[in-house]
Amino acid sequence: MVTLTPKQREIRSREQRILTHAVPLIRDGGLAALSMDTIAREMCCTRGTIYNHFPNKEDIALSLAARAVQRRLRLFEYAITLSDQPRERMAAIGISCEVYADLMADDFLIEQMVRHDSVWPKTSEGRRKVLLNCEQQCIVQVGMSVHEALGCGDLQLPRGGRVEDIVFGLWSLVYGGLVLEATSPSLAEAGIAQARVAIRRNCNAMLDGLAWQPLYNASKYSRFVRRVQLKLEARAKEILADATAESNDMDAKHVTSAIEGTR
Amino acid sequence: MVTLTPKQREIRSREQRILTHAVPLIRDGGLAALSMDTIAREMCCTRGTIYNHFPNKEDIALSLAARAVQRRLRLFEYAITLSDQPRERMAAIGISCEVYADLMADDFLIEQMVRHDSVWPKTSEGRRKVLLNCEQQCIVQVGMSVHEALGCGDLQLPRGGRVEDIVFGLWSLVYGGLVLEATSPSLAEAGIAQARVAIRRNCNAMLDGLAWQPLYNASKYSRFVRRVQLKLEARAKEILADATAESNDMDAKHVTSAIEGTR
DNA sequence: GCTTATTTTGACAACTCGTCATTTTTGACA
DNA sequence: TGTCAAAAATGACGAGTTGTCAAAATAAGC
Repeated sequence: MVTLTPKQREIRSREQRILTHAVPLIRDGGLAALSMDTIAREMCCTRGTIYNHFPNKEDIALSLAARAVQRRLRLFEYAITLSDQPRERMAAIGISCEVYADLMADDFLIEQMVRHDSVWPKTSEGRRKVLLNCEQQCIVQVGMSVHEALGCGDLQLPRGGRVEDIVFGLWSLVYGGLVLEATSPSLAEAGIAQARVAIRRNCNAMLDGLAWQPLYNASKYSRFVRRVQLKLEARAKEILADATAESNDMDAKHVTSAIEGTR
Repeated sequence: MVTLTPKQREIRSREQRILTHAVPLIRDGGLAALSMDTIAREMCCTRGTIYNHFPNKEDIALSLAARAVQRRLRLFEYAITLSDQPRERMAAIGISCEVYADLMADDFLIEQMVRHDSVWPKTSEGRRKVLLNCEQQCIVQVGMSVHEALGCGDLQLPRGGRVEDIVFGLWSLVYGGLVLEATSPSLAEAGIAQARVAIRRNCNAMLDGLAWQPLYNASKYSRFVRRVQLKLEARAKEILADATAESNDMDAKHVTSAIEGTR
């Protein structure tokens, strides 16, 4: 690889530093509170410098979202290694979503934000692609497990049923559930104290409804959950630590390199 | 009721007019594009006047969200009258959500926006309560149908299962599905062309998984959907027309009266 | 018609964004 | 080590926003 001049290294690391400084602003204050001015002040440079890296704040948010989805993907990739049985793999992916929402709460939040609010149209083509690609791969991970279940006979599609629809169903159930848990003040009042337990139970009900073998077995399932949860949490911390290193280090391979071409 | 002076009538109707002008701004531009300045200009008054009605733009958004949930509730209330059979009622509510997302798309969007973005803390206590109350009632509608199914033996709770969890499951599935459909560019690429069909199928799979009688029957179900869909769409148009009248009329009972106390 | 209460106004300070000519810094080369 | 072109950082700019508040305009009560 080409050696970088000190200046180039500084610039690369700054891109990461900008993102780092952006996170808390977004977390407690939303996109409205993400101000170029504030970031510049905190980083002891001027707004102009930041505009050398990102054309607007929406693009900063999108960059964060891309990083978030990349982390989520890494978690998914690990999750499917935790069992050979398709149905257990699905469960592992579900748990990894919970872990994601807990240990990477900022990422989860930012992923949601980027979709709404008309951020999308203001962002740069290239970064958008990075995000979409990653998201696509996440979906593929889930799809593969469904296909495997079909392959080994654990699952048979109903007449007119499609693999994609099952993926979509689990996705809706878990994503919807987690979003509601995170943003709906009515939940507790509606009597849903343990959203996580409910989400898992409902996923299982849906898969049982499709007659995906082996059917839900409470004790076996909860044993599995306990087992993978710890592993996934450990993995999540690894991924986060990795990213932290990245941000202080010269070569931020994942994000930066993918984006490089878009400027 | 007390007779209102012309001035008072003007003020009341203005509150509605502000909301009316706010909708298109939010729709295409998000909360960031909702500017007091713009509304004032469009309504030929000054910003100060608008601040007499709403303390900030977040509160305008919240007001819109409250109106949205009220409309949704009215749709729900109508939906449950469309069948005597609990499971069909659930289906009717599901379809009403689809109709809501289609014919009241702005409302659907605004409901989502209000949750994120840290709008919440900036809004006024009173208006928040209106919204939460309505939302609670929506949940109650669904819960009642589940209870009825339990009552007539169509459904039996699994060990440790709770009514609320079932409500939450359907809620997640439909809400999550509709949000993903509306905001996820990856959906089509993931092979989910007909999100609506998938959502319905998945709800049915979940209810079948809970052994909620009568189990899913494709032809009977699709006949029912066709039947209620038209009725719900008609009802939605009624509700919208009602609201339009409100906005031009002196007595905006629903929203205004509920909010009156909060100033 | 006069007076008091209410409502509207518009200028204010403070903030934001994105641009771009100008200044500063960098690093390659002599 | 000194020179100099190329690259990067700066900061002032215009145009936008928000929320406030004393002063002006208007409505209501009598």
